Amino acid sequence: MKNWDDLRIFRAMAKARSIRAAAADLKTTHATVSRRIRALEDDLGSALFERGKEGYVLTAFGQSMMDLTQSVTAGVEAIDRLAFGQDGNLAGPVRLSVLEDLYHKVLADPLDSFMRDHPMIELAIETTSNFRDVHRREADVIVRITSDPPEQAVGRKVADSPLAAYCGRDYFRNRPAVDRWIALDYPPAITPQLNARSAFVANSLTVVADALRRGQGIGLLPCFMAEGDPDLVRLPEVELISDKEIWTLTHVDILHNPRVRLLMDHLYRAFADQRGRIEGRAD
Amino acid sequence: MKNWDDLRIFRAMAKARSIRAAAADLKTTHATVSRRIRALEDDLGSALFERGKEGYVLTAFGQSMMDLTQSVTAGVEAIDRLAFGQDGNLAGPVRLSVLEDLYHKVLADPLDSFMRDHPMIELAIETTSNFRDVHRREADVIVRITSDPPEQAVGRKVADSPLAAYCGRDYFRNRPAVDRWIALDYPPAITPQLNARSAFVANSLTVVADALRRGQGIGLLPCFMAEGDPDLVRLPEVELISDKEIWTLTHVDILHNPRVRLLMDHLYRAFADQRGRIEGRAD
DNA sequence: TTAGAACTGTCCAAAAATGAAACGATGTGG
DNA sequence: CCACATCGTTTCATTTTTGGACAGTTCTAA
Repeated sequence: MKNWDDLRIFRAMAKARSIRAAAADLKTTHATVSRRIRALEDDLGSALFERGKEGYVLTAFGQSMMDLTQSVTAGVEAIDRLAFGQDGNLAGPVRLSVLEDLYHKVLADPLDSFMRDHPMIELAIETTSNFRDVHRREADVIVRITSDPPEQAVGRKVADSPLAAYCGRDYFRNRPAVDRWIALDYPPAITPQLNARSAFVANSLTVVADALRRGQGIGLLPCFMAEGDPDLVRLPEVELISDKEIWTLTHVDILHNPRVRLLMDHLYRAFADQRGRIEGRAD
Repeated sequence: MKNWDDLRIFRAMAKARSIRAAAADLKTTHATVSRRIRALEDDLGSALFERGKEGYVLTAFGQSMMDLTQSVTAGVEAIDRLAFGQDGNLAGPVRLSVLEDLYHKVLADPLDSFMRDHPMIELAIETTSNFRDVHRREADVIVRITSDPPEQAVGRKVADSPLAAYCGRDYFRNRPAVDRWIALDYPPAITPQLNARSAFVANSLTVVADALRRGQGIGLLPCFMAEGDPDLVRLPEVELISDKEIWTLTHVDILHNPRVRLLMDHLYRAFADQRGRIEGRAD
């Protein structure tokens, strides 16, 4: 193979299934991707993609190629982790992936102070609704809300994240005989035994919380979302519902990077400080 | 990692331990290698080599890197084999690796006719004294003289390669009471029971054969080297000595490439035709 | 049917990588 | 001690690659 770097382009292309999308992934232009793919096909002597009207689709050969690039990619990722873990510098980048809502409710202030304490660290916060994979080095540190214990990663469980039932303050004062139920479409969908009829469903914690604050009805939220919110009242007759756990994770290869270390420790403290509220125990 | 291709340069560099030697391997210039290595180190953030007076030596980090590049290299090699095996074209390249002496004595004529029969195949013959590894795709087809059965490769044993004792014609006519012994420094060093004293040692079959032809003494040679040579006489009192085997090998991934197929078949026929001579059985 | 969006391929100027040569440092043999 | 060879780095002109713009196509929705 003339140029190993073409495998990087090939993989992006096979995943994105379009030249433009792959180019965006690779932070380059579609012209370049088009040329590199063509060059790779010339080099290998066979077509990797079928140029149909459906866009680019892997040929059988391309599919086999894709399988074989797995070990290449795994190797490169291991190298990236090694290099990052080897980096003993305090100055430099570190990337954190965290759920948007958890960032706003729990981590915004601690991370603000983290950046003040360590101005030479370039913290990149990526808030997502999905979860990133620490193994692929898409992020260095991940705060994950999960029900499964983590597989490949290292780190700690920093809190439980139980659910409780909440409603707006005004709603609580004039509570109807039959409650309006704001359902959180959240796996697994949990419904406590209440005298209520469903009013609406949302898959976003923010949307549910907002509806509750507006007095739309009652609904479940993770405690970290609602505890301490002046506009929300917890229904005393509903017990805490055990749900997921919050883990702070990284990869063993980069655990000794001082920036990762510092960030992990800071996150541990931040969660320890707020654990009562997150777990719905203290006020 | 910004550019996966730098791993290719890194590996060549780590093996060659000198910028110029790596550049020769990579068929580029030392200036480029120097720059690419520096770029890779910048990208990874750590030094890969120690620039001592001894030349370039891997740092501990570089050593770890080298280990991790194994899976990358294995993947790329598998891809190369896949692409080559996939190639159904009759026109194109195929590379054969064969021991220099075996080429001259056994394969020169058959390969000449092979190229005449298939002018669209670009046959690259690489004669070496060492052995190439078919697994690494340094060659597509290998004719190997070995005592171990092959591990990863596929192919056939095409002949035994026993040793016999020879001398020059003139020497045979006026044979001294105590023979002069031309030793072949060939693992394992074999010495038959003869009334002889050692005259000289060479590690090259060609040199031993030449010495024998000049009447320097008697010595062992593989039959393929000596049988049919008008200037050499086989000593009738010395039995054939079983030694190594001759195998024609390729990799399973590229076995179905038509050029490989054709070449393999041609080699099988060539060895079948000359098997008697090679094994010292017929005249 | 047409307007518009999304896509790929191609052209050309700009940017980046490369090879050749010059340079300085180091080691070697006479 | 000097002449000479070897090696890695740097410089500069050249080649190659890239990014942006334009053109042509297909698909969708009005």
